[in-house]
Amino acid sequence: MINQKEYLTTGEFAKMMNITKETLFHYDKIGLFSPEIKLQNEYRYYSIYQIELLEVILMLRELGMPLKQIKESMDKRNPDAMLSLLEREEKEIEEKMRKLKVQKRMIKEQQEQIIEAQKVDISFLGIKEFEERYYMRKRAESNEDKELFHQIQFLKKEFEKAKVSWGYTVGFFQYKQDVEEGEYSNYHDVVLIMKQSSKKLKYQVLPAGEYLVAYHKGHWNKIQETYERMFAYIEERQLETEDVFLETYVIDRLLVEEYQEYVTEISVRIKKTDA
Amino acid sequence: MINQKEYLTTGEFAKMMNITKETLFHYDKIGLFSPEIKLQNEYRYYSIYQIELLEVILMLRELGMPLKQIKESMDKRNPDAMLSLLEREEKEIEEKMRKLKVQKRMIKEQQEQIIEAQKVDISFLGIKEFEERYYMRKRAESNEDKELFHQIQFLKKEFEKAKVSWGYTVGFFQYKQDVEEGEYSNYHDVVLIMKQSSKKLKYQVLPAGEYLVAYHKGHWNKIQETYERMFAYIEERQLETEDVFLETYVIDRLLVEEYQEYVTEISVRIKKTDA
DNA sequence: TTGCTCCTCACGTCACGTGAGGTGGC
DNA sequence: TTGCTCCTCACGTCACGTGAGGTGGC
Repeated sequence: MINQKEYLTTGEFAKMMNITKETLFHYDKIGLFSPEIKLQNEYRYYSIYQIELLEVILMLRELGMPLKQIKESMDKRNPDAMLSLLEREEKEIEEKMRKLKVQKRMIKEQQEQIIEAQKVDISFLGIKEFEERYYMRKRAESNEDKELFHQIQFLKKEFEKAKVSWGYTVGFFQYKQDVEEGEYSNYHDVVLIMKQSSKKLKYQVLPAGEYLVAYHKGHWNKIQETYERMFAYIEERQLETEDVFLETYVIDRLLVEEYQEYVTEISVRIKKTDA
Repeated sequence: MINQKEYLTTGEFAKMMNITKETLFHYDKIGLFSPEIKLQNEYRYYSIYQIELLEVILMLRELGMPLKQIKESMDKRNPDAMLSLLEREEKEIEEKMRKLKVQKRMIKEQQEQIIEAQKVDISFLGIKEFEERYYMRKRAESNEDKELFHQIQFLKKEFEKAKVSWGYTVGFFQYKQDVEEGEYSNYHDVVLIMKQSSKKLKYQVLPAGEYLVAYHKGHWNKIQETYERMFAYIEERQLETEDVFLETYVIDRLLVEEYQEYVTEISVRIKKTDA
C-alpha cells in the first residue's frame, strides 16, 4: 500500500490546489501533469512535492497559455528556459495591464457620458465652458455614410496603435458655410475627441473656452431645426462664433434602440470679442 | 437590391471590426448580433450604424463575459442598466489588474531567485548582508511532509486573501537545539518570507543584518553535512548566532527534475557582539 | 453494512475554426 | 468565363463539466 503520509488522493490534491478533480484527470490524460504514483486499481496518488510544479502550470494557464505549450515548456524545463519563459510572460502581463487600463478608461468615459446624457436638458440652449480638448481628424472622400464610418474605423485603429491609456468620443465637423447655405449633410471631416494629448498621435487642439451648445433629439434628417435655434440665439445675443460646429452623439444605439431617442450635441466656439 | 453605400457584406464588416466572418455567423446564429438586412439568398448586410453596438459586445467579450450574458444585457439595454453594467465591469477590471500585479511581482521574484540561483557558488560559506524581511509562520502538528505542506498551503491561502501585490518564498525553520543534537528533520515551522509587510497580514520580522549563509546541493537527507560545515565555520571564527536557521529552496522541482540538482539555502543571523 | 470517495467512459458545452461542396455577382 | 466572395452544414478543437454506472477502503 501507499504511504498515506506523503501522498494525496485526487480529491485531496484538487481541494488543496483549489481546482476540480476533473482538471487533474484531464491533465493526466494529456500528459501535462500526472500523479507520482498510480496503483493497479487506477487510483492516483499525488506527492506533496508536486505542488509547486502544478502551481506554475496553473499560473501559466491563468495567463492564457494553451496547455500544449505549457506542456512543452515543462517537459524541457531548466533554469535558462524558465528565465526566458518568465521574461515573455512578464511582457504579456504588461500588455494585458495596458489593455485593461484602456478599457477602464473607456468605461469611465462612457459612464461620464451617460451621466452627462441623463443630466442633459435637451431643451437647453446656451453657453458652456469646455476645457482644452484634442482631436484626430480624417477627411472623408465623400459624405456617404459608409465612407465616413470607414474613416472613423481608420482613426480608431490609428488610435489603438498608439497604445495610449485613455479613450475618445466620435464626432463630426459641420461647417458654418454649409449650414448657412441650408446644407446639413455635407459631412466631410470625422474626428476623435480626446481629453488628453499624446506625442504618439497626430492631434490638433480644440481650445478651452466658451461654446454655444444645443441638443438635437431624434434622427439627423431633422437636425436643421436645431441649427436654426442656434442661429436665432447667436443673432439675438449678437455673438460671434468660429466656423466649425462639432456634432457628437450623446445617446445613440449603445443606449437605446430607437432613432427617435437619439440625442446629438452640437457645439461651436464663441469668439472672444473683448475690445 | 441593397444600397451598397450604407451596407457592408459579412466579409467587409468582419475586416472592419478586426474579427473573422465565422464570429459574425456565430453571433447571428445565437441571436446575439444579426445583420440589419438578410436577403432571400441568405446574404447578410450589416449597417454601419451597427458598428458601435458590436464594439461594446466585443469589449464585454474581452472582459470574459459569456455570450449568453452579453445577449441578455444587450436585449434590454437602457441608460441605467448600461450604467450599472459598466460599474460591475469596472470592478472586474480592477480585480483583474490586481491579480496581474501579483503575478507580475511573483514572476519578478521568481526571476530574481533564478538569477541568484545561477550566481550562487554552492561551495560558498560565509557572511551575507540581508535587508529586513517579513514572514508569516505556521506551526505544524507533526513533522510529516504532508502536514508541513498542508500548512504551507494554508499560509498561501491566507496570503492570497490579503490581496497584496507582492510575492513570497517558502521556507522552513530549523532550530539550533535540534541540529546540535543531531536531529535534522524535526521541521515544525513553515514560513512565507516576504520583502514587504502589510497590515492585513499577521507577520513577524526577520531583522536586517549579517547572516551566515551556506548552500546544500542534493536531497535533504544529507543536509547534515552542510550544517556541519556551518558549525565548523562558526566555531573557527568564534561567531555567535541566533537560535533559528532558515532553509529556503534555491533550485527545486520548478527548475530541474532530479533531486540531486536541488539547492537549499541555509541561513542564520549572526548576533552583534560589539561590546 | 453505510457512506463517502475512487474510477472510466460517453457525451455536453462554450466559442468559435476548418474544410467540403455549392451558389452568385462584377 | 474567371476569380473572388457568399452561403450552409457537418465535424473539429480546446479545456474541461456532467452524469451514468460501477468499484473500494474505513
